Amino acid sequence: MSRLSTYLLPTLRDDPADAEALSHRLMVRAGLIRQIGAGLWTWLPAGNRVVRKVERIIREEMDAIGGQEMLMPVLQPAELWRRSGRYDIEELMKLDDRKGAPHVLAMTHEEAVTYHVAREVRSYRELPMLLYQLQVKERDEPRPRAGVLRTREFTMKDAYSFDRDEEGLERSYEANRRAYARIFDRCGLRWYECESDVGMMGGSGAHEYMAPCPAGENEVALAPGYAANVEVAKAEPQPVELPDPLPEPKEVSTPGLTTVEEVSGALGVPAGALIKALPVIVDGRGMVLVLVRGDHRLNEVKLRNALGAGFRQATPEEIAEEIGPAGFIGPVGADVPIIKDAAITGAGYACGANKPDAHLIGVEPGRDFSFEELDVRVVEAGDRTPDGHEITIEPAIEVGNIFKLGTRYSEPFGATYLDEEGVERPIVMGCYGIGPARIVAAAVEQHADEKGIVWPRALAPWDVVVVPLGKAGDETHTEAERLYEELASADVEVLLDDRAAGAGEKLTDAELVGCPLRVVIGRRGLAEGKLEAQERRTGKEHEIPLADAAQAVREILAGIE
RNA sequence: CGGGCUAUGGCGCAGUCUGGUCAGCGCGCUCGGCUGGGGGCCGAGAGGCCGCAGGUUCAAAUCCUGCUAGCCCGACCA
Repeated sequence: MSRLSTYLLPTLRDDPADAEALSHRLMVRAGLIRQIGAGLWTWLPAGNRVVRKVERIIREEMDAIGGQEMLMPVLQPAELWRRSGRYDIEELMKLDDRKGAPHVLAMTHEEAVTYHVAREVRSYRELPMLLYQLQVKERDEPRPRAGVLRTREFTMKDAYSFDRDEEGLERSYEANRRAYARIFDRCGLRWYECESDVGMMGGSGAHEYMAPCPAGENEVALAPGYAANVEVAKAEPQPVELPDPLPEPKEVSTPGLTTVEEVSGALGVPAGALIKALPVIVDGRGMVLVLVRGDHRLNEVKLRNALGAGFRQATPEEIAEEIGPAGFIGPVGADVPIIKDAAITGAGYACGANKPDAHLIGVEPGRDFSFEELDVRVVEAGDRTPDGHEITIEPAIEVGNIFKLGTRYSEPFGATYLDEEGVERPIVMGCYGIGPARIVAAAVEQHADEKGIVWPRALAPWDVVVVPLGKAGDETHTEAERLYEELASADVEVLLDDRAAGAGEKLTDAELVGCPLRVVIGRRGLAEGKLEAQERRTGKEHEIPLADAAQAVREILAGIE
């Protein structure tokens, strides 16, 4: 029963002072969520209804591809995480029980699920298998932010596939991709499946599901037929006009000019005609000089993946010792390995001369220095895909990800099976995550207008809000009560605003909360035997007969997505 | 973890620089009445160890020290 007079739906007239992101502001104002600590949020009843709708869609689609729902504990013995080598992750919440035994609060459930499968599954006949759960995850985030977008505790749908071999994994992976497409479509999101970084965990492939919206923390490079996280995006660079080449590099005086802007300005060349030299210290390998075009930025994820090792920026002291004065570093004459970004092509570049207050012009890679060529730059808006489409870059929320784990967990946990020949083999795994809270936030961001939330029908806390405008006990309330009962008994999800509040307050709240259809019952309409229904998204108004109101409402709803 | 900001009734804020007539405003809430199609009006109320702990002072929301919590930017994000 959803009667607003006694329902915990605390709407706010003003934005909360500490909220910036649109979804954060609206979800708090519409009474969906409240904060209890940094990155710790309570779903109030209306918000909980929305989350449950998302979860239901997820369950239906996971079940449809053969997923088996289970539930694993959040509190786990540290031993499991020691075995996988993940115990030392900083974000992992650690605690001891009363006996002093170390435990963790799980941030995902690879360890737990693999532990079980290792003990219970023995034969190729039992595979493939897809297990999933909707369970809380705990992460000691360094910086929770934007309401429900990045929290320390959140529910995740995490699924794990178990296959005999890579081919099987491929099939499982594809099945999950199809399920994800249906899930995000049904939730009414605008979304992209992106190539993503496989991260330090290795693995043979990964996709992220990105919902573009202003509050997004990730950046996605988009073009017709192309979508990739900028962390891994590749593209054709925009051309740059290089000065005429010289037969050999020539030193020019650039006193005190250390930035790309200063040097390109002084030389009268575009920033892209400079070579930016970035000295880094690679784990176990010492200093390497990385070169990118002056108008480009180094992509640290790409570089790390290309190196197969971590790295850090060199300190000015290290740079001075190995190459020259920071601010005037260049590849010519530098006695360290050089990695040149693939966007540096042609000749006539300017770069640091490795001595104070001097740069070189007319530099030509290959002729003037040797290098290893890699793609290590950040793709920029305006770059093009290989088939010539211009790339745009949009912020996006990561609402899901899928990942080919391989045997990363099955090996340490001894999750093996016997194949047809009786040979013991490691099970090949994949994992598949979705954050329902992020779906909700993304839906709010993507569909809101200046009046408030505009829910996609599939996520709306209620389909209809019935709003009597008169005072309690008058005919607008009796008619509203009657319609409410009729709709409820016809399984329409309906909210009745039976509060003793003014018309303005009720109408404003209805818009803020954003149910797809609002039915207003006022004396004016009742006099003519009519009610007014208005669609939230389009603002389209319907006059409906009082006599047949419930049926009319259901017909209008049928046309709303 | 670096940088910035904030903490005063349920919410949004003023007051802090310049210590004392400083416990204030708007909204909300309670009671009574009016109004009843866009947060309306009148009247009467309730509600606060001014984030916490020390210190300075005759006197601290206000000055000093320490701490805690939250927000934003960055780093990080298996």
